[in-house]
Amino acid sequence: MPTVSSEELAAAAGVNSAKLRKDFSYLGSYGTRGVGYDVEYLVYQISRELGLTQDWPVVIVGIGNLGAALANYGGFASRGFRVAALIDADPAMAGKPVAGIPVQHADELERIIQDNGVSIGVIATPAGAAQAVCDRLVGAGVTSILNFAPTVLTVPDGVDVRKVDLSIELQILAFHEQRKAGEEAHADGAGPAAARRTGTGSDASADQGPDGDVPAVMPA
Amino acid sequence: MPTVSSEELAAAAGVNSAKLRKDFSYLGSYGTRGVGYDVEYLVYQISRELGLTQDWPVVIVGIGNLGAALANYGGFASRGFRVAALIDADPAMAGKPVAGIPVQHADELERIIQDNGVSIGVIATPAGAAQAVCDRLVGAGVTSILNFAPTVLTVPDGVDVRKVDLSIELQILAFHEQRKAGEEAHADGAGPAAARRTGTGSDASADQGPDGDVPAVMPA
DNA sequence: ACGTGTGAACTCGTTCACAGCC
DNA sequence: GGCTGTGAACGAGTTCACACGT
Repeated sequence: MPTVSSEELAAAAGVNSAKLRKDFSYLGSYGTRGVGYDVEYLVYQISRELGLTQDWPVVIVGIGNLGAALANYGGFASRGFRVAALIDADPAMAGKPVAGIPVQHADELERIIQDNGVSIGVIATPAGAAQAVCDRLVGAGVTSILNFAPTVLTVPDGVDVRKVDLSIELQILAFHEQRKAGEEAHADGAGPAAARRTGTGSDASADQGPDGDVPAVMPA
Repeated sequence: MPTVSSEELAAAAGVNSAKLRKDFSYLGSYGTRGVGYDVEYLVYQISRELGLTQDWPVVIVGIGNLGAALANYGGFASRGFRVAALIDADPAMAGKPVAGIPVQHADELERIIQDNGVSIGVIATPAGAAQAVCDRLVGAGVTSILNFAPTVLTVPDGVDVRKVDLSIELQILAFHEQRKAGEEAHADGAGPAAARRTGTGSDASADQGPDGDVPAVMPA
């Protein structure tokens, strides 16, 4: 299929076709009226706009379970990310290969960042070490930080931080789960295990993902 | 400090005080006019509404690096989650303790779910195994699934799925990073390492987190 | 006097609907 | 005829502003 219409894409993505067209229009006029969008060209343009065609060297600091999991994660390469280095404070880790990349000691942090022109750092250390690591990353020139440690980081202006809290997604599921259970039996003491499988609770939103559908506070 | 005003809370959270009051009002009228909100009472009411006061037994399937990282993650207990069991398909893992909990073989999955009244399952398996695990979890009575595998899962109505893609957060950082770099030098060939530290790029949004600020497509 | 709770005004993103081009 | 691109209509969610309770 060399070409695709906004209607088809919208159906596949589960959104309105007008919204899709309007969004695409911000990138420029890449469609052809009466025909649709050229798939290859469209993919390229979106990839470019999103930064997928660039090579982003990334360092991961803190090679515990989570750091190792990230180093092994396959999805990075296809999105333009390259794990430039793994860094850990434990001297015993130094030289040990994880996911085929040798772990380097934290002393080398500044040199590694500068040698590789790294602008994105991932923090997977314990909470206590996160701010210090963050400060060193920023000092060495990193301007974007992905933080897995359960701490809010303080950074100077111009540096982006995104915090990933693995338990927040669970929280959201539990919130919905609670609503499912409390649909009829509003007895407050009933544990979540009590009323499982509440028929066909047709949950309108079928999208899987962190955006949308976040449980702000809802009417009782 | 036994009591707090919406103004103080709003300042701390970085939001508008009216929005905060309106949100709270959906839970009921827990404030006192002329005084503010009783901190302890407010915390309890919000905790209850969010499901933090309940005990949510959770199983983690797939005890690789990521599964182990999740099992070790400290933030669960304080939010009402209890890791009821760790499950892996590898017989060699069976009985091995991870984070103090012995890993059980996948054969036991249905029994474990039912014995513990588990309604939330976490999938940290390779992509290839995810759908099969998901089907078994759902068959055993699980109605909420947190999926770390890079696959979109198909589930029956009434089951919630949330997909966590660890590379998407990096993607978002890279997107912003690209905009920082391209602010003046619009030369397309210039790598991301070229123009680091673009002065004081006053990034208005200071919030760290997956909600808000997601890069939909923006005007060129 | 102070701060909540909430109708009313407003803002911004989505959806409609159609003119314009292939 | 079909489908894009986009101004105009719409609506959800946020902010304003003030009446009311303490």
